Amino acid sequence: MIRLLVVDDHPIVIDGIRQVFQETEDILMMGEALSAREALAFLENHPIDVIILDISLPDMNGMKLCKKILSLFPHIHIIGLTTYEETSFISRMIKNGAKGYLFKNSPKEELIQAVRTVAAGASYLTKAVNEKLIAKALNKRELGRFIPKLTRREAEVLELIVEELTTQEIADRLCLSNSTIETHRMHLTAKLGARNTAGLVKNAMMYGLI
Amino acid sequence: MIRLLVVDDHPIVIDGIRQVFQETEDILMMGEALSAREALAFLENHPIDVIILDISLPDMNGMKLCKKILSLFPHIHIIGLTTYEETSFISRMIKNGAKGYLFKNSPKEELIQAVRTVAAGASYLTKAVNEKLIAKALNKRELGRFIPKLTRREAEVLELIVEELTTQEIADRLCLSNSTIETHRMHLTAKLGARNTAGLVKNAMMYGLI
DNA sequence: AAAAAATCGGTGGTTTTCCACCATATGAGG
DNA sequence: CCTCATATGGTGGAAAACCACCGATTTTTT
Repeated sequence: MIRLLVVDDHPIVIDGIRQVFQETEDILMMGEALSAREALAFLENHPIDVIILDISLPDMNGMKLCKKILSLFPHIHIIGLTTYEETSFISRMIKNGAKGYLFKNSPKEELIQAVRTVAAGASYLTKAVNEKLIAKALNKRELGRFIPKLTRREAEVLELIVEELTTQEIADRLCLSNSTIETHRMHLTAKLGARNTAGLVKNAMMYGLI
Repeated sequence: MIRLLVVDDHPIVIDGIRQVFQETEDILMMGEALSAREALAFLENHPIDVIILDISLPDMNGMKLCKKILSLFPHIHIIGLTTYEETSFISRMIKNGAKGYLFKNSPKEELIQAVRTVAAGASYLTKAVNEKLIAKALNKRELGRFIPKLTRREAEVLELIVEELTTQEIADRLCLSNSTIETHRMHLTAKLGARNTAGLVKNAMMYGLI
């Protein structure tokens, strides 16, 4: 018997999922939570095997909550859940220990199979997620949004920026002038749609460029 | 009907896998290949849905072959296969487009489930692989293994830094002086073991603080 | 072959970050 | 009561980042 908890701030989503698991005999939806606080409170008092966890919650983002839950209850298996648009967080969610990933418009068969797979300790990534991740790895189109294509030099400079080198240090390392690195920097911030170094690094990591 | 090809230079492994799929009705093992060359030749003449691919082959390594096959036959789903020890290649294999990963000593139920899952376009990583990857991810924390504890204000400032606000803008937003934000900034860079804003953002994201 | 992008480089200046070295106040805990 | 961490604030200066506005090759794309 797999004991399931659903965490999502949209009651409609929760209802839909409950509907799905009323038909299954091996999976029992034990409860629901509309916020991170609620979820943590529930887990204090109820043993749970699998959690379906929305990425956007009112009080804490899904990544953080995922990490927190796993630090408190390491045996729990977490499946991330998002709408089709919020894909940039998937890899981070997985990094934080999520074992599965689904979109809110996934067919119910997928939901069931994902819960079963994850409960067995394996991981389950839905087809659409796979495609997104591959697109990312290939530095190609991410449906709706582009992953900026960097040139060799730009990628090189970016890597050194992330390694905390200053413009001057990068110039020395690559035997180029200060101005050249500055130019590349400008192009990078522009391509990644950032305002400054903070955004540059953030977006680079979100795009999986690091 | 799922058409399967097994690529492995050990005939014993191939025989074992054939045994497993003689019992399944929805999966048909169409052929076998003992080398990369053989595999590519086979694929020229036979339509295949799923490949179980050993990582170590005499003429080409599994990673390369995986990439090559996917470039020629993008619709094929590939499951990596290794002995328990060769785990270091898993992430690269996945990066190269493998959808699943199994160990040679996996129980036959896993084999079957993996093929079915992968054929549906989803990805399947066996429990042991998951554990290895997580262990790896945790080992990559070279910057000290404890997550620095931030104060409320620090966390707040950090979030705004990551949102690309400048010190001045943060001060305005929080109705504090410039100097105060600077102090918090210094504390943050120190706590996160960074040299500058780039490192601050990077480490914050690595620690999952964002 | 022409156009576009990438690579390299520069001047000159403004803004932001980084840092040292502080000071005050408050609240929690030994 | 005293210490420690937190939060707040300051001065002043050096270093780095940001930006505009350039020009000149080379490479890639069309």
